[in-house]
Amino acid sequence: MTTTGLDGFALLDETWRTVTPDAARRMLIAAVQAFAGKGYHATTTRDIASLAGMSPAAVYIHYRSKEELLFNISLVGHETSLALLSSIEGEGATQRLKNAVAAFAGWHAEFHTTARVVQYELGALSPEHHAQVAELRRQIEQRMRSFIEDGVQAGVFDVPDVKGATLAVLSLCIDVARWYHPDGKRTPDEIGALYADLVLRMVRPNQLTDF
Amino acid sequence: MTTTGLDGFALLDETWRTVTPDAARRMLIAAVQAFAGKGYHATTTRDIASLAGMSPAAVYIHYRSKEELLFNISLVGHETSLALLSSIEGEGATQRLKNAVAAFAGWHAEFHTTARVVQYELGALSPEHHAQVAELRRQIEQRMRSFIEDGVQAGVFDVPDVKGATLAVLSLCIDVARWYHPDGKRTPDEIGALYADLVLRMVRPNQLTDF
DNA sequence: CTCCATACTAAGCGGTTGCTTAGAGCTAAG
DNA sequence: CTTAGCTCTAAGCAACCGCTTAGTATGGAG
Repeated sequence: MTTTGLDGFALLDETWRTVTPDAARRMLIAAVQAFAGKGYHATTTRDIASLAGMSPAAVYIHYRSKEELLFNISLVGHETSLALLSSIEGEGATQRLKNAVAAFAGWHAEFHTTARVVQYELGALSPEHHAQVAELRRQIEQRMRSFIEDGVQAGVFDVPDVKGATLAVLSLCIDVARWYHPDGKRTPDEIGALYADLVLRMVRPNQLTDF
Repeated sequence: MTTTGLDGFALLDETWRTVTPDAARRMLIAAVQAFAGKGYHATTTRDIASLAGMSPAAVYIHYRSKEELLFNISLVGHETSLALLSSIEGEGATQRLKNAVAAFAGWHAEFHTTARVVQYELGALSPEHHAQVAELRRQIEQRMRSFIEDGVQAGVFDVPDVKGATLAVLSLCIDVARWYHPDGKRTPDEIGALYADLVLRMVRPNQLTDF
């Protein structure tokens, strides 16, 4: 079969539009779909090529190996979600944390296909590529922690264990990629709003003790 | 190499001690370790056999296929965590939810090897086996939801979206299996306590509105 | 002792894997 | 028209996959 499997390409194109030439981008998008659906190891280079509507050998015109395809996806995915957290604005620590959680959780729902590869195929990267991605993950963790720390500093959050809370908030958002399904009852925006509310409840002070 | 890879067998044996004969259990434990470390598809039957200190053909004395090995792990793993949630006791809804989250999150840390296979290799099961496991997952979701519903009914929790909160709590606990590492700073018990505290904060009423 | 069931291994089968090679088709500069 | 360069394909290679087969070692029953 030589289907191009174009369903859902519109959304994926948004993330990968900077990749050229055209055939290299189609190959990347096909790889994202295949890796997300069956996992990296269960996906063959023939799967990717036929999803992109090309012959098996065409993969190697644009990419050195199957792993390099994965690395490209992982790198761009991590850079995108780091950029997302870096662009958060809002009046006050509460509003900023709310926006950050809504955006980060929402991204993992809306781009769950990419997010699944980003979050669950790290182990398939080569040691060098893995190290490069790990540095980006450290920066993402730092961004999220600073949103919480700001609120603690300002006295509007009550968080006994900031590192632990950061871990939990990131974990909560990331796991959206595992369970989210586009046919489910909740839209990505609704999930973002639900999670932002739950996180704000986690960090709010117990108001009786304010006396 | 014919190493038996016995490190960590003590803990795993606790989960799999009912499996007989001895060789079948060693094979299962080897499969858990291999699947958790590299993923189901990246693991070969030769990997499993050599981890168990046997020849490749020995796998098929005790199991029909590689997938049957995975199904056994997945089934016992799900039954174990369902039994865990079914055995929760405590005075009042708050104490019970606290104990449930601590136990469920703690289990995903302590038995992260098994939990990783249970939570991340569902897609490799055959349709029939997947359906069987999905029913257990529905029961697990129901148990956790009832802990939250009890508190809402009793008026000690304030939860606008019970299904959404249940989803988030389960998701939070399950994701522990992804990031937990035994060399990390937190013990499974500490993670259980941290998560129980965070979840209770999520469901506690805003006490100013109690007037 | 013989007999038989069980547990295991050595060898290997057919099929699939990631990747390579040789060359065809197309475009555009000279 | 010629030529060079890029993109892509048909065919296939060596290695490896899940699983099978044929046969050996062991131990208990009669």
